[in-house]
Amino acid sequence: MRIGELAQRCGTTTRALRYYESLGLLTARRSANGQREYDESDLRLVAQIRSLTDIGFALEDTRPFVECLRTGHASGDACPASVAVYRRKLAELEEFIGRLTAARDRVRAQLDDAERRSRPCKR
Amino acid sequence: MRIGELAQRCGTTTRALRYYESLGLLTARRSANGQREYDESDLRLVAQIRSLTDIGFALEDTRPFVECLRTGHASGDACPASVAVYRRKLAELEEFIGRLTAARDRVRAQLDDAERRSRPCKR
DNA sequence: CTCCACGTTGACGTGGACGTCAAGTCCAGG
DNA sequence: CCTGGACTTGACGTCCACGTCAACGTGGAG
Repeated sequence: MRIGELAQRCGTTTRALRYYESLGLLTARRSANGQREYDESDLRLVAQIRSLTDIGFALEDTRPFVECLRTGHASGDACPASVAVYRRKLAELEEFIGRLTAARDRVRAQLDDAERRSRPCKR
Repeated sequence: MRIGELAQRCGTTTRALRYYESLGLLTARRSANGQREYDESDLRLVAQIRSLTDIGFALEDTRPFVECLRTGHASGDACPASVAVYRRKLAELEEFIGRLTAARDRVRAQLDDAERRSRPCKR
C-alpha cells in the first residue's frame, strides 16, 4: 500500500509517517515511480508507535520497540531495551500522576474556599 | 524594588517578568532612568501567577486572577471568572489524571506480560 | 577614572511533533 | 488531452514559556 492508505489505516497523516521515516523509525521500499510502498508489517510497526505515543511516550522512546519488531520479534516489547523503557515510563507516569493529583487537590481546595467566601450563607 | 529583586523574591527570572509584561499580565511604572519599579502589590501579583503556573495553569489562564487582584480584591480567586477557570482546570486535571492512570495501568500490564514471557519459569 | 552589577530593547534559539505551503511528478478516468 | 487526486522533496511555520545573546545605558564602590 502507499503512504495515504497507511496513514488512513493507522489514523494518522502522511506528514507524520514521513516524519517517522526522517527519524529512522520507519523505512519504505520505493516502487518504480519513487513512491513509498508499505506492507502489513509496516502497519503493525506504525500501530506500535501510535499506541505508545498515545500513552505519552516520546517518539524516541518508541525506537526500542520498533527495533524489536524489526528483528523479528512478535511483539515490540519482547526485548529488554523495550522493557527498560516500560519501567522508566512507568516511574515517570507514577510521578506525574502524583504531581497532578496533588495539584488537583490544591485546586479543589482553592475552589471550595473561593465558593465559601463568595456565598457564605447559602446552606 | 527593581526587576532583579522582584525576580529573586518570586523565585523566577527577569526574563520571565518581562515576558509577563509583554503579555499584559504585569505592568510597571518606570523610574527616572527608565528602569521598571515594582512594589509589594506586584509581588503578590507575580506570586499569584507563579502559584498557578506551578500547578499547571497556562499563563493565559492566570489572567482572570491577575485582573481580579488589580480590581482591588484581596485574593485573585474572588471573582467569578477566576472560579470558572478553577472549575475548568479541575475538570481538565481530572480527565488528564484519568487518562494517565489508564495509561499507567496499560503499561504496567504490558510490563508484567513482557516479563512473564521473557522468563516464564522463574517462580 | 575604572570596574562591576544591574538595567534596557530587540532578535533569535529551544524542544517535540508535526502542519502547511510550494512546485513539481505520476497515474487513472472521462 | 485534460483534469483531479495522490505522491515527491524541501523549507518554513506553529505552540509555549521562556533562555540566550548582542549592544548598549546607568549607578555606586573603590
